[in-house]
Amino acid sequence: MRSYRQYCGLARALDVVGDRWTLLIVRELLIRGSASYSELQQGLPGIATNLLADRMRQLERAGLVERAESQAVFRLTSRGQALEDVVAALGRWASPLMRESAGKDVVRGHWFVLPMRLYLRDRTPDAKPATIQVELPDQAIVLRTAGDGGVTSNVGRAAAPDATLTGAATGVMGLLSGKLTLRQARARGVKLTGNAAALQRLTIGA
Amino acid sequence: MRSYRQYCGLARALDVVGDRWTLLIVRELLIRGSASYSELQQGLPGIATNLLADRMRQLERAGLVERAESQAVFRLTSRGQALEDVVAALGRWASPLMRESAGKDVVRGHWFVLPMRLYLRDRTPDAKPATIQVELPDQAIVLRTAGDGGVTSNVGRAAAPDATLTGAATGVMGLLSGKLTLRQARARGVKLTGNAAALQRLTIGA
DNA sequence: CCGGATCCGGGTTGATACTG
DNA sequence: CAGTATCAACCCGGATCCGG
Repeated sequence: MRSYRQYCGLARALDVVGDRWTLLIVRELLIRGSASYSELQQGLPGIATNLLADRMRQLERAGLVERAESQAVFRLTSRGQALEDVVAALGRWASPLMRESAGKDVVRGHWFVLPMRLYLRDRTPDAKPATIQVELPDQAIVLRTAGDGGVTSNVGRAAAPDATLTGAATGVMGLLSGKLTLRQARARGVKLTGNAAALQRLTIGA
Repeated sequence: MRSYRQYCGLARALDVVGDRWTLLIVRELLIRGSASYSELQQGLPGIATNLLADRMRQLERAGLVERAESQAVFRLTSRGQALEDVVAALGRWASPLMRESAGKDVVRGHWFVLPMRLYLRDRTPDAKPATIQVELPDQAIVLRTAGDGGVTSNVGRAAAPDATLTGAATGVMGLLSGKLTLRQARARGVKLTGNAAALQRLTIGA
């Protein structure tokens, strides 16, 4: 993108991350930690391959992204990770927009990792840490109580989760957010195995 | 802009505010409260007139901007004002980028209103409220202690300020942020009249 | 002068085909 | 798998024009 050429923080930030697709690429790396070119493409339905290549070059030059040891794998630098606050602010602002259902929009299970990170809280941080495995149709996610009242959220599978939640994203998210009871969630095809108490520790926070 | 068509909060937020110029228009309205078409043009050097008209229509349709009684004046709706958190997050992230000086970038005094709002704190919130008039070369700004430890910042002039600070943006900002002493700021052309104690209440906060 | 609308050249994006 | 090459369509910036 052309620079705005304004001595203003917002304008300079947008000079770096204001291009189409750029913040969505950052989202993918925030979710996954690191990702290969084709993993990025998978998580960014609709992006043209030349644009992805372009953007990765720009992000690398800007110092937000670097290549991991395995060269063909990208990851955020600390400067890039600092964008999590920006992505979180946009995500919070967007939450009213998510009440309108997916409609024809593409859905990818791993996109729910960031909202979970942002909104889930642990009611009993002093209790023994708990791990919950979430199995969405196309993605496995691990939730872990962090000990400080927060909950970490990442793609992947845990060795011995305290509980496992299986189902479609809307049902699982409804249950986790407290908008659905376990009974209602089950009616929407959500299955819970393991220790239900681990689930009840979780709540929606600021 | 074309929609990303992704059921993801970030993507839906960017569908609304991800267009070029859109967030800078929001910045202008956050700073000024309300503004006419030509005031917006003045605060957005480089924007093409057709783009500004386009963007204002989009923002109005999206419910972020409305016209004031005087029809020809725009202002943010509450939904639009809620973007202040997003703009603040981007501004914080950009602060390392502002260490590189303006160079050939355009500077407008009123752009400093938002950083002041974001960073300035009142050391003695229980003392009697204080008002400081800032006179930048092209813009007058009023700082007022808010009573809760914060400081409000707006364009305009106060009736009877406790102190007045006159000079170039860099010098004034350096003094307010504590990076320059009064002595150093004076050497850079900053002039202080009135009660210097009002100034010493201010400090840089989180 | 204000608040735009219109037109045009150039740059960016998106879709697809292709390559080491 | 990880991109490059190509090309049409679209968007942006700048200039000009116009009605109140």
